[in-house]
Amino acid sequence: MSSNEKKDLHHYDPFQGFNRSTFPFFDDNPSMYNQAAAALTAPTQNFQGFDPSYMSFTDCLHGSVDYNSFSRAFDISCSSSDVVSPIDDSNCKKIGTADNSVGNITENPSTPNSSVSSSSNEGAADEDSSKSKKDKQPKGAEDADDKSKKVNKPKKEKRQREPRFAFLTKSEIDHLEDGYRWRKYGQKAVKNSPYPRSYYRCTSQKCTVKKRVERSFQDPSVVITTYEGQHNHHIPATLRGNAAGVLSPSILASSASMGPSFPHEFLSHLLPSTSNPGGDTNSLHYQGLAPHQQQLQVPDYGLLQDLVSSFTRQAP
DNA sequence: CGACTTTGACCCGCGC
DNA sequence: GCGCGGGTCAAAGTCG
Repeated sequence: MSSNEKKDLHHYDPFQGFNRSTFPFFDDNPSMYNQAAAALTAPTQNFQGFDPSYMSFTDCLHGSVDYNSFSRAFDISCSSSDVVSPIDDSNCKKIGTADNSVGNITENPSTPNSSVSSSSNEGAADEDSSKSKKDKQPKGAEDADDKSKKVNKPKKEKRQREPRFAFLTKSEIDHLEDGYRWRKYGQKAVKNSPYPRSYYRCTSQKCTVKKRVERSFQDPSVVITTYEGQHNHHIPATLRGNAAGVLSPSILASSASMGPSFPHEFLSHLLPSTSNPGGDTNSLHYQGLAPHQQQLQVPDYGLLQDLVSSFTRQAP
């Protein structure tokens, strides 16, 4: 009965089958996704001998962590998120089709310095969007022209994407308040998922940051928010609610110019130590969040470990 | 009236 | 070359 199945999905009890409900999530990375999915259904297992109950997240990841660099690198808020995964879509998809393995989780190597990516990245994003707008304006009437215009693009250089970072958030609300203002510009049905994916763009002028929000079909209580790009402005002062108060000061204080940062920095920034100095590392609680957004749980350490080590390995 | 959402159509890249 | 899926656009609708 398909209707029943659907019903089940919507009435899914996230705590029924497992204890840990949040995991590193790699968009466009099937194997990682499967791993996470597997973890979702493999409740109390300890991965790779880690004992999640006793090992703190910080312990797990500790190393040279510069929190400032994180906040520099991500002018995004991570108020209600627990795990973040850098996603290099351009690499995963374009360079690495061959590369479906977990190993393709790479720190975006091109972003920081290559002129192609940094200048054309934002530029491309900007130009591209404005260009495509123009291209699209004359619909129908100038079909032929339209085509030639499209071919006319400066170069057929592959569209570069900003590095992406996915947050998994246990929340009933799809679009979580994160301090910035977003405008929804699209929604698509996701293949193999009953839940649609929504596309948002930062409403601030000249800010090209986008985010995608979707619900995990494995665990409908988990919202997957994928950020693309970095804000070049501060959080709007006039925000409804107290979203700004949710954010950690170091994040709020972050500046506008930055490049991607290593995931362990990112991860570390989200560790209980910043949000939950008390020490209960099994559940993350974020100040200022509504109760329904607070049900975050510690991600699977094994996966995280894998994650971090694969980054470390692949870092240039 | 401006800001925002909805939604169908379109574009593009990728795999077959 | 074709089909599919993800991503984006933009007109129309909604809301405050």
